[in-house]
Amino acid sequence: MSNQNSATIIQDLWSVSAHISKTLDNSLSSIHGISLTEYMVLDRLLSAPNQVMRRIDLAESVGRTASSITKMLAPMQKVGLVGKEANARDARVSLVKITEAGTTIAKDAQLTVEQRSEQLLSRFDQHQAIFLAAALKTLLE
Amino acid sequence: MSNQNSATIIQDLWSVSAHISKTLDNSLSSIHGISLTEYMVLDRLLSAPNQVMRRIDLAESVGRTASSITKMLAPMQKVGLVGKEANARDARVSLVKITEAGTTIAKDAQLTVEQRSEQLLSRFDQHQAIFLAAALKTLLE
DNA sequence: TCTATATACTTGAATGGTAAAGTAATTAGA
DNA sequence: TCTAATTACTTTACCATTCAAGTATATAGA
Repeated sequence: MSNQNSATIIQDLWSVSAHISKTLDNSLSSIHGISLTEYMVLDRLLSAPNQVMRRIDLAESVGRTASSITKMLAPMQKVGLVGKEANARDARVSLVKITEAGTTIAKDAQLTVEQRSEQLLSRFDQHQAIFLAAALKTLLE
Repeated sequence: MSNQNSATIIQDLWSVSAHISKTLDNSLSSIHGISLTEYMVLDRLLSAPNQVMRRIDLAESVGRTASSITKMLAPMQKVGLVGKEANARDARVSLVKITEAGTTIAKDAQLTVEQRSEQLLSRFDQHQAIFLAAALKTLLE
């Protein structure tokens, strides 16, 4: 594999991802009134045990800093998508819990993300999709 | 292909790309003192006919707005990586030309991008790389 | 030729992110 | 049991980017 090819693949990967982010962000904000990052937060909370997570784990999980999570959670809490809970054993941690309203929005948003994702991948057949999925998993290890 | 899988693939694509951006940006800024976006600008200019481009085409090419290009080009010009030229036929356009200093840095930076890209893709064999390249091209159409 | 519209760019306000420093609570070690 | 180091979080100052509005030039059509 030549140098040139590697750089081109990486470049294309980046372009594809930029396009995807824009597409999803537009859909989510126009349909559900949440940003892509907010969606990711809600999505993680939905699948967390008891629908509760520490802010730090949330940050790690969506690829942001703790600082970023602190800031974005404030308005989400104000609007009632998430709530705050204390941890009995460790007074430093502030647990984030998704609310009922948040759950409803998150589940609806999951549907549109799934639809958009299918559209984005619609050019692939089953076999190609499986290969792509495997390739991405490899890159994530 | 199930809904779940599509959303997961898209999610992984995004994660991979975020990791790549961070890796490249770190290398470029520590080794060459330029950001990833600045690199992209210089890279496009290198391969442009006569090493000159209109700001609008530059923006389109690196996936940013014209406004963003205006702002990021100011310091690059101050530092002497790029220069400004007028277009004889159209007084609205302001052409961007890469300087000699810019060319040197850009070519060096290309080498490190190629190295890092190879590292990032090192888990793949020739066949897998070709498949991935093709898959990405498909998604870009 | 005049006028309307489109194009290329710049500017200013707002957004969303980071890094670094600060605070409070926890844990580990002499 | 003190003390030092670590962890979880917040705050501040900053940076990159966008959108919307503004300016200047070019083009198209009556």
